[in-house]
This record gives sequence, structure tokens and C-alpha cells, in this order.
Amino acid sequence: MGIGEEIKQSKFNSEGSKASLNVVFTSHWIGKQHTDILKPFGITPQQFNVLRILRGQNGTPITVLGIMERMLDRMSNASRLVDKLLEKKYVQRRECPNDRRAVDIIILPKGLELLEQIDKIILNWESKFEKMGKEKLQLLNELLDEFRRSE
Amino acid sequence: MGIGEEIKQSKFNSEGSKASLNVVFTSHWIGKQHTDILKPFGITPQQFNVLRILRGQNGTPITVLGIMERMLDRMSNASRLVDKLLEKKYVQRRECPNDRRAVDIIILPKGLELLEQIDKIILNWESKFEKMGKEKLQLLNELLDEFRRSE
DNA sequence: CAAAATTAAATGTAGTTACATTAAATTCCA
DNA sequence: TGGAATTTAATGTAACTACATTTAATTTTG
Repeated sequence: MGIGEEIKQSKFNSEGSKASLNVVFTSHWIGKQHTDILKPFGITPQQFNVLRILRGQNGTPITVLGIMERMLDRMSNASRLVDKLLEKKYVQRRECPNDRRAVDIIILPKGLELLEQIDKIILNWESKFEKMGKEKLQLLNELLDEFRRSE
Repeated sequence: MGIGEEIKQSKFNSEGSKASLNVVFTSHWIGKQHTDILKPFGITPQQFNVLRILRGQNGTPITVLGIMERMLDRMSNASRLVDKLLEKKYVQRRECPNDRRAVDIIILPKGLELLEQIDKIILNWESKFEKMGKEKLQLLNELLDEFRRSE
């Protein structure tokens, strides 16, 4: 089913307009599924995203600002997302030694364990895209990058 | 700049995983710009989306459920979005004659005027994608459709 | 050096969202 | 027909988001 049928819209202003709607619609489609996968683990996609960023640091601490820069969506509340993860003991806060305004965040073993559990499910979910073929997925990535570069 | 640099992530689990992140990131990129465009007009992208759906009806009334089915994201609050538009006198509510549970919504001239004003700006914004070329945009649309069809 | 400007994080807020529940009307079917 | 199930919309709620402001620390610069 193409985007036209999905949102019951037969005409679009332009192919670019259609692509724009298609990206937003597909993003919601992904978000819904991620939310469903993560729900049993008691975390939101945003919190999951932050945990993955922290793991990607391989033990190197990262500040709240650093997290913000790596997040998929706007900053706003990286600080509060970290709060949530702190409550659940998935991460640890530490005053940054060389800048006392900043706060270093480190993922704790409990956070890594959670990610390991979830990874299996997410990797399995992502594996369904494989049958599209690597070339097409690469092309999709290139086209999305070019789309954002339009100015 | 590719998605890797944008979110400062050098490695991805797979090309499909990367595409998934890329779609979500691009959707936020679009959303941010839409929000900025719409802000002076006092409506949110969601409200704008509903207005466009109503206009697409060309005068034929549509129920709240009908709006939901055409929305880009999950239902949840089509009803409250209509409330907001009602407050601003952009739309009108009317009990559906053949089903008294349902409520028909119709866009009012004031709503059409607002859309006309905004259209110019959105069309201009969307025009920047044209230089990517229609073929590439069509391909992008096809790849997104295929991405969602993966099962 | 000291005041001004900037930066990092936290927080207040108003609005929005997802999800569940409710209320009313309609459809199903025994 | 009439009670159960379903459908449509509205609403209660808890959480989340964007944006602005605040607080504290650092950097700039006169």
C-alpha cells in the first residue's frame, strides 16, 4: 500500500510534498512499533535512544549537551530524560571535573543489561528490512540525506 | 551531511537500522520547519493537517473518524484538534443526519482563507525539493512505501 | 582583574499526546 | 423484538514536548 491509500489522499501538490508527508507518516509508523516493543520494559523510545547513545560512548562519560547533540529530536528535555533513567538506576550522574557547570552521564551495568535484552528484539524487528536488499536501503538513506540537504 | 554526521554516530547495526533512524530524524527535521512556518498563524502542524483534510473534502462533510483515518499520526485526539479549530472559527460541527453518534465537520470560509495564506508559504518551502529531481523523489516515495511493507 | 557575555543544566509552563474509560447510538443475532 | 456487542465521539489522566526562564559556572574583553 502506498502513502496515497494509507492516508486516503489521491492527489499531492508535488512529488516533494508527497515525500514530505511520506517521511512523517513512516516515522509515526516506526515510532508506534518502537513504543510497542519498549512498553514491556517500561521505557519510552526517547529514553531508549538516550541509553543507546550512552552505550555508544563505550564507558567514556558524556555531558547532557553531548547527549542532546546526538539525539534524534530536539533537545528540550535531555535533562529530564536522564532524570527518568536515573530514577530507574540505569545511569549515573557525575559532576564534570573540568567544567563544574556540566554533568557527566554514564550508563550503569543495569542499563547495559536492559539494552542487551531489548537489542535482541529490536535487531529482530529491524531484520525484516533486510529482504528489501542492502542496495535499496542504502539508496533510501542517500535520498533522505539529499532530501534534507535541499535548500 | 549524512545521518551519521548529524547524530554523530559512526556505526549502525544494519542499513535498515540506519534507514529507520534516518526516517525518524528527517521527520523531526520536517516537523521543526513546519512548526516554524505555522507559528505566525497560530496553528500547529496537526491542526493544519486537519484543515487540509477538510478542504480535501471539497465541501463534503466528514466525520471525526474519517479525519482520523486520514491523519498522519494516530487518532487519539482528532476530537480535541477539531475543538481547537472550532474555537478559532475555522470549522463547523454538525450532527450527522444518518448516524446520530457521528459528527460531521465542515471547513468554514475563514478556514479556507487561512489555508490559502499558508499554502503559498508551504508550496514555496516544498519547492526546494524540486531540484532533487522528480525521478529521485518518486524513487524516495517508492522506497518508503516498500520500507513500510516489510514484514 | 572585574563586569558583561556566554554556556550548561535544571526547571516552570502551557499545550499536546497516548491510552483508557465513558456515554450515547447503532448493529447484530438469538 | 430485545439484550449483547460494536461503533462513534468525547473526556479524564499521566506523561511528554517545546519554549522560556533561572541558576550557576566559565569565558571574554575593556
